[in-house]
Amino acid sequence: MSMKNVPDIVVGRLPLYLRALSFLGEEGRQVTSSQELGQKLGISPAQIRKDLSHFGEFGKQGTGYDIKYLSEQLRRILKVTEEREVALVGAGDLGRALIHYEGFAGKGFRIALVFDSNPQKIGQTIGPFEVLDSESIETIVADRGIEMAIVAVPASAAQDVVDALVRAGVRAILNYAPITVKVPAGVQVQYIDPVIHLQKMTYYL
Amino acid sequence: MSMKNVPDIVVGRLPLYLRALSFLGEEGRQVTSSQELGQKLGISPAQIRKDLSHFGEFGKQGTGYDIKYLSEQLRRILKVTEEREVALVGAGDLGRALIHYEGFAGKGFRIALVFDSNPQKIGQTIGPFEVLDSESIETIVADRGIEMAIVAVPASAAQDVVDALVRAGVRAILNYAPITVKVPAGVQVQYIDPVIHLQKMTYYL
DNA sequence: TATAGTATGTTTATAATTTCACAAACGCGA
DNA sequence: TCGCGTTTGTGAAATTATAAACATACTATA
Repeated sequence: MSMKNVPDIVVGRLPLYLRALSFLGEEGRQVTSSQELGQKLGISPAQIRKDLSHFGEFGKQGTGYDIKYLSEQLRRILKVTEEREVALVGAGDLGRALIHYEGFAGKGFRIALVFDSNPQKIGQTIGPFEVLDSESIETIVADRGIEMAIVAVPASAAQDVVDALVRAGVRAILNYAPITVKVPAGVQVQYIDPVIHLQKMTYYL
Repeated sequence: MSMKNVPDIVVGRLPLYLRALSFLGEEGRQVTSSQELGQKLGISPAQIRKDLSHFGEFGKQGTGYDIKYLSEQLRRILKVTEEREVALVGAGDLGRALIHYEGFAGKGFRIALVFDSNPQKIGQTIGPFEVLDSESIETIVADRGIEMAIVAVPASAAQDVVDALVRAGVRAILNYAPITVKVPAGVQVQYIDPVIHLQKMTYYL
């Protein structure tokens, strides 16, 4: 239960555990086991136990894990106990879909600001948001102390947007643009590109 | 250059290499090196060379890689030389965004059919598509011989949709629903869930 | 209270992945 | 043509990740 130097790959699985636990909890279940979780996720029970052991002891021998308790602990470890404000850049089709997406609720995130650079979109209202000028990212995001952002702009604009976000103090970026962006050390980037995922699969067809 | 038993993790990086090469090509570049590619992708040059070595010899010592040639080879290896028809299930906000997304063009994929189960949406026209009844997935997808699908429906409907797709002969599924689905051996699933990606990052904040 | 059945947390072993290091080969300029 | 700087492809070494195995602890039941 070191809590220090936990491998990235382990941290990366914790959200999956949390998601599976949420489902079990919604089904009214109280207790589960590494075996059941593993089966649901396609991960070996031993691996789940080992992953969790990096952070402490959460189960009870002979019984398993209390779903509510383990969920709380994972939320604490992942620091998603409170909802964080996230800035969204890009009010195109994807941006709109993200604005209307209900899956963020209760998972630790809430879109708080929406930016776009298209003069036709600036000032428009989308859902509960007024679209702000991307030029103001640096000031507004910094003022609000927002440290996470979602980038949903074309690849050609992504690096500039990321640069502005970084200057605004953002330290974690989810990038939907199909391009690897440069960020200074200490800023994290995750990528979502459907083409990459699809191409990974065609190899096996 | 075995071509057999290439690790999954290696196959998973090939699309990234291809994407980076495409950008370089669009910039008018003719030649690159494992070092340059690695720098752009945040991957070590040695790893890139080793990954490629599973499939053959594509570079020239002292020079590097011909961008056009290596791109062609990667497309061949990944089997994305022709455009494949992809069925999209779910005509909500996300489905609409995917329909209008221009990033599939030239990358090996083309959305060919759109399904939804909402009677209000069935028959509607979205872009070039008439929305078809999800009930007909099994027959229509099978008839067209489509073997890839994108699932963009709520979590509660995802497993049923996946089951129908599998019965229709689909062997590769990109799942946007935030739930791990069960599929028979031989059917691949890739997941895209922004919450998972965001939660991976908050740990480090 | 004793016993059988479970499931954890951890240690040990196995497997996979990444990095290193270097010979071989190419291009270019003198 | 020779030599220098460069870059590949690859086997060996180092690192990291996964799986197996097991002692311990808990529940339930008789």
